[in-house]
Amino acid sequence: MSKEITSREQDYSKWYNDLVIKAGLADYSAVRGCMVIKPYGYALWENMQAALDKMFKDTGHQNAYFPLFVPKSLFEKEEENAEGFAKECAVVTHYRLKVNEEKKGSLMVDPDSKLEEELIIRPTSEAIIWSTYKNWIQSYRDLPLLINQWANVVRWEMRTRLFLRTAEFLWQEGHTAHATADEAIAETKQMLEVYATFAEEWMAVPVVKGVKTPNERFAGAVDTFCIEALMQDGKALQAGTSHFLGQNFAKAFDVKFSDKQNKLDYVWATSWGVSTRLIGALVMAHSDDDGLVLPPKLAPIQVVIVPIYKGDEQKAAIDEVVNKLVKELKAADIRVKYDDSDNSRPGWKFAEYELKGVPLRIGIGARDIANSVVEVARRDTREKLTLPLEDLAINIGKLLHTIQESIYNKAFAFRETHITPADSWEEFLVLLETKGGFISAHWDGTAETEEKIKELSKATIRCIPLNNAQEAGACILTGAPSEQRVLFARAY
RNA sequence: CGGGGCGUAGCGUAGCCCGGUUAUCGCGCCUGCUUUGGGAGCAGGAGGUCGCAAGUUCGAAUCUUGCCGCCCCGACCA
Repeated sequence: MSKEITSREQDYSKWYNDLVIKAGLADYSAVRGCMVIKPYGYALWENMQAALDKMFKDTGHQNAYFPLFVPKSLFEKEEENAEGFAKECAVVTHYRLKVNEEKKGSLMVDPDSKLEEELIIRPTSEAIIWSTYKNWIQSYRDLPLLINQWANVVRWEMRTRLFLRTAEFLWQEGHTAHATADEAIAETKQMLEVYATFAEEWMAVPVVKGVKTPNERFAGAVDTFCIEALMQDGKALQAGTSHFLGQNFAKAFDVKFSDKQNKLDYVWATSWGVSTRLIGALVMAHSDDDGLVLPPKLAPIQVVIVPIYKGDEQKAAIDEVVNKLVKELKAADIRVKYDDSDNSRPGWKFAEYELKGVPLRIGIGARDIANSVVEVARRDTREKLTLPLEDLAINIGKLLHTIQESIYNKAFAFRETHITPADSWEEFLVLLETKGGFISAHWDGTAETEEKIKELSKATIRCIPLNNAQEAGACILTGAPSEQRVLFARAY
């Protein structure tokens, strides 16, 4: 019908775009490279935010908000960071428009409003935050400083994709300051764990935790840890990063504290973030050719109830049963929608909620009421079962739990069968072309080889997994000795 | 920035090569009736600066030139 979705097999990236648009997650906007997040997509983001925010608070963090604009002089203080982002920064140079006298009805930049100093629109907030932390930190008693902010950032990407890479996106960025390196490293790893837990338990997306190579490291970081997810097309997606920043920013912004012995030292820093890109990960990890498949824990609507009736009398009888059921479900903290709109018929609604990835659908008609049952349909497996009205809320709760586990297990099984060892360059290339996924291979540890492999195969080193098994071997490309395998993949 | 594609109603499109009444069709929308267990049927109706601008012409969605925008592929990407 009008909502045909391109199949994954036919064109995976078109399938993705179709889903995002047709399921109502987002829309293209009048601004190149920017998208509108629609209510359904935003509801998904709010659910992610709520879960993450609680995890941040539970680990001792507080939220704050810092400015969108970063004066250029501050931005450039941490040199590596500044250079890393320089190519993708939007810059504000003027603060006023005026009427264009030469062309009626149009405005022009007022040349008299040139700023003394340009303002960078934050691509990330280390600079503005560390210039502030300087004033907040004097003593070890001020540490650790554990702050997170929910914000938008702008990175002027050449090529964009809905949710996966847009010029402006929403994210959270944690910025912490510590008295010791060990403590900062512990924080970095703790937040990586938080992200991994969120991805696996809430999004039902299994991830590999690892360390980035120097090449792939965040500009200005000493170490970048990441979680890497695998999409259904065999491409990897970086789903979150946590950075140990050492004393780089403290030195750049002169942030020192007195320790217990009244000795001055620079503080140790971390930063960590996840973005609306996670929505893209969610879509690509679970969905099928009929639409989204959302994990119950994040789905804006967990259960939709569709009435099937002839005439007002039947409708009234159904309403009575459903209203009671809705109350029970809500009491059990289940997000339920009763769609009794008369605009569309049941069949249309079935397809629509499947497109939107609602985990469970309850169908209820006169026949069911007579038998005190309902029809329950699972989005993930397409199974339909008949359940008694009695104790339905309890059973629905259990089913939602089952679905959450089931889609995780499915994604996990896919991931496990798509980590493939390769021991020769030929094998490496064939695997990339035919199977995709992560390829576990030896690497000689040099940036040159990493670059060369990327150039020849389009695959990058996604990470060196944490607690990686040490194993002597020979580099896949150069044959030079190697102590461990690393994970390669083509990536988003 | 290079290569490709597209721009006609809210969405998807035909017409364009070869200029000529009132711009095609489907979905959606509005009204009414019948319907409702997998994207309903019938009848009636509303909705258009044919991306923008200039040009050629008696006449331009159609031809010419310029511009704008978006999508896809590549280069780029904590």
